[in-house]
Amino acid sequence: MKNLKLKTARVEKDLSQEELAKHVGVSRQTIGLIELGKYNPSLKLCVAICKTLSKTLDDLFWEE
Amino acid sequence: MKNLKLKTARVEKDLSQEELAKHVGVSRQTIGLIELGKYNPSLKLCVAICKTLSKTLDDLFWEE
DNA sequence: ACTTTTTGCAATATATATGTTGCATTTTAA
DNA sequence: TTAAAATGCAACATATATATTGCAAAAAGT
Repeated sequence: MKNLKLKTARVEKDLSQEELAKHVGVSRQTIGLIELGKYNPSLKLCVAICKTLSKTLDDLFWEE
Repeated sequence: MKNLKLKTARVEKDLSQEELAKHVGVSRQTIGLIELGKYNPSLKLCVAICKTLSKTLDDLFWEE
């Protein structure tokens, strides 16, 4: 399933996938695939994304 | 760094590393290494552990 | 309309999470 | 204080997250 919460938080910060990717030290494709729900990212990467977007794990990666 | 919150939550539920591992479908070693802070687990595994232990991602995997 | 930026997709390569087995050590229980 | 259970550790094998490149399509800006 797509991660719409992540995409929304990224757009709220006015960042492109590529900019977010650079901030957290991964490739643009990795961010794109996480937003599309086609990847199972590592905890470290999730935390890095959260900190860049000023969110917590529950905010962006917890379902239900 | 060790994940003491995870270990504490597991012991609170009276589960051994092996029992938790079976519940979430990984090996005992994987659970042990996560508790020791020597692994960077996948988001899916983190969520499975949280649900088994009745916790959220922020409860067990968010620092500071 | 046209240009630029952003995003999706596919193929191949690499790093690392995870599995498996076996054994040593510590902890728990009798 | 001894046996059993739980945990740590190490080596090797496998699956998959992630990188890289290039191109196509869509979105945004002018």
